[in-house]
Amino acid sequence: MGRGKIEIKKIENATNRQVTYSKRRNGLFKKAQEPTVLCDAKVSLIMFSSTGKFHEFLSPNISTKGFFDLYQKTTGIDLWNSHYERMEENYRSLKEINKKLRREIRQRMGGDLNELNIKELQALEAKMDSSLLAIRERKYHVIKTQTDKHKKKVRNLEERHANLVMDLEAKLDGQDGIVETGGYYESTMGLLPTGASNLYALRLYQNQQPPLVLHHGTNDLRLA
Amino acid sequence: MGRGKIEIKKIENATNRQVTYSKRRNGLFKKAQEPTVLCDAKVSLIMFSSTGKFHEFLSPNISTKGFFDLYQKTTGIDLWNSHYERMEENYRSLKEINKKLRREIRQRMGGDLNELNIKELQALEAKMDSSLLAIRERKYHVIKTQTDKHKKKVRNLEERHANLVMDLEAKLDGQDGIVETGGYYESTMGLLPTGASNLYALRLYQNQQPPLVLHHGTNDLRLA
DNA sequence: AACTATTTATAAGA
DNA sequence: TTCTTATAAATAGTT
Repeated sequence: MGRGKIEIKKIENATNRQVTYSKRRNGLFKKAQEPTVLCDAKVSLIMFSSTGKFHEFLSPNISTKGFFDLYQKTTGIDLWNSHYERMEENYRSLKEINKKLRREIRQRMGGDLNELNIKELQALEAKMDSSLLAIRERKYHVIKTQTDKHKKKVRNLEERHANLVMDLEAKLDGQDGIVETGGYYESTMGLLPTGASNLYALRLYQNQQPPLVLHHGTNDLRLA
Repeated sequence: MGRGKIEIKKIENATNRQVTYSKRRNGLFKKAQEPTVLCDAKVSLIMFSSTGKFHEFLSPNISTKGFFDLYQKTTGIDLWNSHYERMEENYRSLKEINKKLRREIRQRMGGDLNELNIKELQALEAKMDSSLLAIRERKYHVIKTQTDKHKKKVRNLEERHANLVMDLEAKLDGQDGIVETGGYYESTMGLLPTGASNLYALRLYQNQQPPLVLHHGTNDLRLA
């Protein structure tokens, strides 16, 4: 319908194609609208151009959502319901599991016990007992590991102190009178097991880590 | 476009309306298909007649679902996504909570302890300890309640036995020689604390419940 | 965007 | 429904 007949195949000239799209779109929309009046029909027409531009015609008095609900109801074709329903199913089962987990925790915390009979209570008690044992063992293991690690650190520290003290004493022997802190140095002697002063301990660990506070005679290390 | 020009308003004659609908539908579908070839466009055309009959045209190489995903992406119009996404969000968070609950249970069961430091282990131990206490208390309570209940039952039973025995003895005194089981009756005397025989106990509880087996000297009732 | 020759769609009738 | 056909409507190529 035009000056010449055209073959129905892709129009290669892009401008031409765009013009034809625009003209035909208008014609199509007009032709889509007319049956809604003439024949009381419901029509949904959606178009995307090759450049991605979107145009839509929809019968009056119906929403796109309503139209698609109708579509699904009529065709039985399922656009997303199966996915949606599977998800809802998963959600429900997850919720159920969650409820059970919470209940188990509550019972393990000593709540909700009224529902249990003696056998169940005894079983729970036994489980808790063995769990507690495992936790205690793990706790002692961790404490032991930490303590050993710190003991080693302390030994290393003490060694370095001892070396420093020896170096210092050697220097003091050679250059008498130069060191002014001698008095303080002497007054703090003996507070640490090796006899090294806190002053040097502090200097040694400045900008590294706070000095350790040791409680001799126990393995208990107070950790920050 | 026909033998005569028509006004665009509802066709009152139903047959006529149906015919027009059918003709125009064909024309519309043809016109909807052409741009998909000529202009490389994507087209979705869905029609419902006034009688609810459904017809659809969809561009080749795209599904209805794909078309609507494109529709929503392009328009930003949300047919069901907000509901869907909210659900997905809930689902994810529930899954996360579930994971944490499982982890807590595992730890309370004595597993997954490597991730915990001493403080956490000590806290867990304390919690478990107090929980265990609660469970034990509950267990003892249940046992006590059960035992008391059964003790009461037993007392009642014994009382009824005693009355029966008294009745029987009264009858035996009055009608000597009628009762044939006398020997057996006497031979089992003394096995129950009241002196009532097992025979009577069994008869009394037939079709009601199995007789109780008592372990004197302990509160431990073996429950089925 | 408008024009218009021509094709295409379709209303009415069969 | 489908076919026919006169006629209305759409539009291809042009301006």
